[in-house]
Amino acid sequence: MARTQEFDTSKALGDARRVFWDKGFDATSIADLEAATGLGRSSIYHGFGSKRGLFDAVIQDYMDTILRPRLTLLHNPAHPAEGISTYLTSLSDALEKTADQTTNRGCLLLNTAAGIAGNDEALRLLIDGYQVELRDGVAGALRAADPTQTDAMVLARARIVAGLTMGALLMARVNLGEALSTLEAAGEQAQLWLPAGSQAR
Amino acid sequence: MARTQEFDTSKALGDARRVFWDKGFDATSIADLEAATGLGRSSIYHGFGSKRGLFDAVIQDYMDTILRPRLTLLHNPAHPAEGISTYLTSLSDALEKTADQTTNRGCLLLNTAAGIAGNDEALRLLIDGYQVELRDGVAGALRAADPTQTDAMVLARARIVAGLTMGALLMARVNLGEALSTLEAAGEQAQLWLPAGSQAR
DNA sequence: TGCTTTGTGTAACGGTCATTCCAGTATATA
DNA sequence: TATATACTGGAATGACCGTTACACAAAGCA
Repeated sequence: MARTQEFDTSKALGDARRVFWDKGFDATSIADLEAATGLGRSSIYHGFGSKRGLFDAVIQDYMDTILRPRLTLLHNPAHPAEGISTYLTSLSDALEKTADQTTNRGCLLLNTAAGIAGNDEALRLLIDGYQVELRDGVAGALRAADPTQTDAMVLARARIVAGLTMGALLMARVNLGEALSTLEAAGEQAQLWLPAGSQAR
Repeated sequence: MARTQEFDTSKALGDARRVFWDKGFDATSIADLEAATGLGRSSIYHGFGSKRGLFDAVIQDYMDTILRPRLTLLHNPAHPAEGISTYLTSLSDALEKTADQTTNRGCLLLNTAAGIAGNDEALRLLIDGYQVELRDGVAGALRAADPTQTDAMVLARARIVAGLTMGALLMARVNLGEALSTLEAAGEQAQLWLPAGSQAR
């Protein structure tokens, strides 16, 4: 039918992600995106419609390839008590892996929440939805590890883990060590909620 | 010696704060600031040097008039056990006060943290310093309420309260109710750390 | 009252931004 | 092979950005 696309879409999304993650949406220019992806403006606009279209595609890709896979760690059928600690250490590892670069990135989605999300209903709902997924994932892990907890207790504890996760990811942009320590404190607190004898690790 | 300034500096800082808080630094234009403050460009540049100079002044003013005063709530000599819950409810009240409006959600400083690129070392240090103040303030309150805790225990618990505070403030921009519930969960968890009989409230 | 100094208003500047246009290129199908 | 179709390169566009230049206005001091 026609000419074939020369660039690899998922590679381009990964390259663009890096720039948006470092600089944020506003501070990223089309020229930055051209340089990072190797694409020309034409290809960017043909493929994604606009800067915002590319950003939305990047966010979607980020959720699919990074956030969601990590959420599944919370659900560990064989060893229910280990879900939360596995999740938290996975997060710590990911944060440390970006530590060698000059910028600490935290979480692309949460950085976005602090920026444009307030004035952008669609983005707000997206981020809120993810927060619910995270919190409920933690709640499921808590429930599986100790079915005797009341619903209210599970919810309050899930909020603590999810809230600390977000606090740590935000702080990672400013002080990586403190962020890692916060995740560690979250893990230790979660251990205390496990019934004796089922402690992870 | 010369002509007197016609505008009230602290009013101007408050007006500018509202815009920066709502839209973030990048997305705020000089025209926005003119409209919000009622000042002309000349006065802005004469008084603050640049857009960034005004922003820095706004941040300084924000810390002096909002953040620091609230931090003092953590230190309650008469009733040490009440410091943390007083602080958290003060925060909740402040968040709820913005419930009707869509703007000014969360914390100006933490929103800034998510937005800064790696090159702004000064801003990074400022935000990190505040985080330390918050965490150590909580640690002081915990220690005062129960001097029998080990240092490691105090630090870990302080990280939990401070981390949850940041997580809630970030989330406030996206889901206010969830943010308030997170603060509540933080308060309840802190209650459990108090020695029996000294429970606040 | 004149003079100096500082604050304000207006207009313009160069630069950068996201976006568009158009000509040219490659390819799958007919 | 011919052709319709989709992709790409490069230049141009108009809008908006932060900042500056300059003329004028007000107020303290002589």
